Amino acid sequence: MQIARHQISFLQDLNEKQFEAVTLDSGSALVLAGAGSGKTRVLTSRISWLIHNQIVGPGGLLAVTFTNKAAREMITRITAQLPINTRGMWIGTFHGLCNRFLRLHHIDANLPETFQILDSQDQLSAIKRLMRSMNVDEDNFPPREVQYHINGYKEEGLRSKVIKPYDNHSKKIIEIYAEYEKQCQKEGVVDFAELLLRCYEVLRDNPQLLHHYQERFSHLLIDEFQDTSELQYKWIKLLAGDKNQVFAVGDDDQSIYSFRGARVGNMKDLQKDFKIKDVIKLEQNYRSKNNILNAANAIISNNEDRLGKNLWTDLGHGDPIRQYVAISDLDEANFIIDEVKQLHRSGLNYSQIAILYRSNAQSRVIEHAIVSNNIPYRVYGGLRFFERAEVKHALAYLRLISNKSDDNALLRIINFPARGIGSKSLEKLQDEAKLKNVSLWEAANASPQNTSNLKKGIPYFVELIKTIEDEIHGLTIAESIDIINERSGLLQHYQNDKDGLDRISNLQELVSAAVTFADSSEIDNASLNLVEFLNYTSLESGELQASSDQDALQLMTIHSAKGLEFETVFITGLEDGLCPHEQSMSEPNGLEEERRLMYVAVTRAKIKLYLTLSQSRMLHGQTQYNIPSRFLDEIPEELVKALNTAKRQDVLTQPIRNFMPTSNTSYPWKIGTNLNHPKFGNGVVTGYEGEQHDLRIQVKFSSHGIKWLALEYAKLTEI
DNA sequence: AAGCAGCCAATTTTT
DNA sequence: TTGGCTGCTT
Repeated sequence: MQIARHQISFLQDLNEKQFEAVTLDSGSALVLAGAGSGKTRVLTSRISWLIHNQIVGPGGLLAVTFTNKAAREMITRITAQLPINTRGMWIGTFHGLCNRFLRLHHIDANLPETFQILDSQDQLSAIKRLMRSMNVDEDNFPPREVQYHINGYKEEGLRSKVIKPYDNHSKKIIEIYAEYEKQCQKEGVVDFAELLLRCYEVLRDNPQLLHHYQERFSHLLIDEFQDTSELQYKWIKLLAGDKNQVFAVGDDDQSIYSFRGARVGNMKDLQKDFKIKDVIKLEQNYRSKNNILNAANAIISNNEDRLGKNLWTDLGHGDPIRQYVAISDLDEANFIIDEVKQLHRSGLNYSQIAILYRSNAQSRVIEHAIVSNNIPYRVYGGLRFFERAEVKHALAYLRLISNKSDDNALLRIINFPARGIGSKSLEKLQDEAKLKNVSLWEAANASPQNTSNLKKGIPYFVELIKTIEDEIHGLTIAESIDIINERSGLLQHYQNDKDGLDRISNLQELVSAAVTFADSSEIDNASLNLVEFLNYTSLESGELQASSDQDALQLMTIHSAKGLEFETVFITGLEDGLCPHEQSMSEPNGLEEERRLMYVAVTRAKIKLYLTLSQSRMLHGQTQYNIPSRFLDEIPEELVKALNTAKRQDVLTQPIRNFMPTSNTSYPWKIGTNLNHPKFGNGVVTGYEGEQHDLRIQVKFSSHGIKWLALEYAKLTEI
């Protein structure tokens, strides 16, 4: 097709490969989009292209992302490119779209129109409650593990009745899964994975419905395809049928979510299943200086199983990567803050600087250093707005009123704020409900009337809910929440609480959130509107509420940094055991995934990259000695500038257990020194025992664990 | 029924 | 070290 490129604004400045992807004529495509290669731009321009050329109408395409943020971003960009109304277009997250589908077809899905969504917390408490009623031993079957398995099965598209147990343990889990399915069905709630699975099953089992949607969506576009699960891929295949076009964008090197069901293999399967001959590779990077890219390329080239690509840039080499070896985690944090202060003085905004770490526990020391230096900062991760206990409490009142079978919601609030309903009366209530096979609400409602004037007990609770229900009838959601905050006693409870101020302001913020929601809603029906709002609070974590516009230093895990970019990036804690993380080693392909994580981290940086590590750090209340991350060795030396030479701590300044130095013994290496052993490889000195000729040295090896070696015989060399 | 001391475990996370 | 949970005391 001959294209007048210059006439269409959104095609201008696309590079050759991007242009090829955007204007692809027919057939399905897999776009291998490296970090910073303009992935989102290609995806949105593709949509604009399809609509602009009338290849498909806005209603005939479906675009899926993983996060609400990505979906919003996509909609914003399309709106900027085309004069169309994006409302009503099927652009959203997997969960958001499936939710929409299930609301439309709730009868086929065998769900109440007002079904509620359980977030992971809710799901866990539902599972715990179920397991207690089944008398399952929680030591043998930790609820978290059961939850993990149930979600795992669902992500694979498996129902309890089709799973074959392989031992007694798995048999029990499948049994719990089966009961859990029943319980959710009875209570009219669905968890996140259920949204997808139920949607998939409805389509699969209703040929007419499937046909309708297959006819409708001739173009399916998928973002972050490397993160799709087995079920998500099956869903896409089902909708695609044998003639619709799939346009998938992803990067196998940035697949870092296999622990939650992501299956990189979907990329190869897509090529095969959709007969894609040529993968379009976007390899020009518009983000990072070449030194940074070269380091990233070098690191990732150590992975075996790749589709293969090599990023390049014409942005110049830039500064060398800086490496700092700290003595302690505190020293590491102080170094970072000193550098940050200097960068800020030279004109860089705090918000353009990110400090990345592998696990959340590492942020504490850094935060401490930041606070004592009075630098504004923001930590990502942790509890989101709608996940906060007080917010969930207020919402639970609303949920119970909207769906009386929601036992989860009832249990959350029946005795919060405390109104004298303890475990005894609760147990009784649950037994009664089970006996009559009714919801907890019905059981509570059937109990005798509130005779006393005491603001206590189950009858009082029932009365309270009914009063609130009456009172909010016909009111807006915001007004309703306002009344709930007051009547439930939540506000009062937190007023008496010594650090309840934040919680009270969150309850008030929830009212504002409802106002904002109402302003953007198109639905007039009040009760459906309430359901929509409750969905919104489950599907949308509430990042919007938490953001402030202050210029702040950015702290986050490497995982949460994916998709973001910063002028300057500090990757911290680059030690074996932390990054790569010790626990990942026992997972299949664990090391490769950790390496991808490192790759993601490095490619976040635009101009400056710092790599920091420490010889010792406090973790789980104990001092640990780690050796430098093996990933550091994978970066070509000429790209890196060492900012210091490692200084060793005095062996005596760090007393460790079982180690009592004596005056007549000499210790050849200080604790924390890196050594090499011909058989065990690299390790770090962690202790000594014995004296003189019986002196034994304790070494922690990266691949062989902790060993005690007789110093006289062990062939150790310092590295 | 509620509050507190003691025990245990401890990546990564969006929806 | 921290947080979450259990079980004991008040």
